Amino acid sequence: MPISTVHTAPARRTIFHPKEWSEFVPVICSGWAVSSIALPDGRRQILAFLLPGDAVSTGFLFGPLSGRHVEAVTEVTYRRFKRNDLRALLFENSDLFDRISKTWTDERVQADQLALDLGRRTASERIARQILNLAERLAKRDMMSGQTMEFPLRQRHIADATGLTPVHVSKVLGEFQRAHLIEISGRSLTILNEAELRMAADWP
Amino acid sequence: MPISTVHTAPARRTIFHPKEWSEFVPVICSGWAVSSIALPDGRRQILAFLLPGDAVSTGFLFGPLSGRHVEAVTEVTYRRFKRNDLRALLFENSDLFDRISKTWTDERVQADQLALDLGRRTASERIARQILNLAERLAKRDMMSGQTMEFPLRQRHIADATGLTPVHVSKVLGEFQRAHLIEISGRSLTILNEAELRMAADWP
DNA sequence: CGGCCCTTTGACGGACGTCAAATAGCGTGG
DNA sequence: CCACGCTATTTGACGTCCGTCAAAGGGCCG
Repeated sequence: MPISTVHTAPARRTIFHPKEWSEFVPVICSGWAVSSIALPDGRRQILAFLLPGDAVSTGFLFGPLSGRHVEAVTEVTYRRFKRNDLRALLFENSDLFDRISKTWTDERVQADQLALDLGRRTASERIARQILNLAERLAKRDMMSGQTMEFPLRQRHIADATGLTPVHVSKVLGEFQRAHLIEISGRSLTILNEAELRMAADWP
Repeated sequence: MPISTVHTAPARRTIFHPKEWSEFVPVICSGWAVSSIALPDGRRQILAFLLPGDAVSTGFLFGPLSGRHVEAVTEVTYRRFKRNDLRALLFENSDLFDRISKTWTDERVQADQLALDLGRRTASERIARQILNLAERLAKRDMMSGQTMEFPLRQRHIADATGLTPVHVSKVLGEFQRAHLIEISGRSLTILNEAELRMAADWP
């Protein structure tokens, strides 16, 4: 049964259009993508960075979740699962149902934390948290070499994820580097002083 | 089968503790409540105002969603449904399942909008949107008399919902009133100029 | 009546945004 | 391989939105 097809998108290509009514739910296989929502005047909020293995949102299982934009950051390969196929699987297989509902509550917790970050945290905290968050997620996927990660994000991405401007992101990242918390060179980022970075992030 | 019990909480009382691991999911019957998440240092973000008929979150169906605080604004009556009873109902009744999954995607859209508001909108936009949003939800419940609604929220609530300070909320509400967009008196709020208020809110 | 919380107001400060210019990367094509 | 042009990053000066602090009412309940 062909329940999925594989696609490739180059960097910066749109994978899923905000107005698209699709019966497919996309899942990232390789590369980095970004899920966002935008206003007519151009203001944009990134809701999540998508890494290999991530689905856009479990919400996609039940409806098209219009308004969301999904875009490749690096070259990306992804699969498109038919919504109805997945729903059928869900009802046949109660183990799978449990895994999905777990993902669902995790996603809700993430959304709550995002609101808390955007509403109540300072610029430095938000940026430091994004870095630590990505490091943690990459580590789970065996995509960290020591404290170093591939870091394909433009500062514009970080700005849109944290509700800041690219200029201010540049200033904060500059401070972090001058304080030897992190080092960014080329397209990779190294955490030099994890303890201090966690302090800056007000991390648990 | 006793699947729910009714409780009453006076204003300001906690209905659901952030550390509580509960097998119950609360649903508001009357009054206003607030669902929030907080940092150790006291910063707080309100995630939703709960009106009669609202459950705290569909996420509660599948796990305890730790970290959330639910608190009465006015005197509140609510029911506590057993999680397992609800889950059982869900599997027996596929119509109910569809309704719940609809609620889930709605909730996801709300969460996305909250992030967009907090990350990318100005103070005035955020406050105007909260007012319009509440008016719309109250209208669906037949709880508006014309353009006037009961408005039990303290400015502290609005501040925590919009990521602002109570002082700044007071200033913006003052401007709105001097511009005759709204009028607040006692515990009720009237929308005087809906068109202008929608403009201020950058509303669709 | 008295205390407590809420709201309002004003002066001031700071975090972050805007604007602009200089520099550095990076992909493309000659 | 170099030249070119675009986009990203950095930096500084300056502006503004919103926060902080403080004081003065106002409303509500014991």
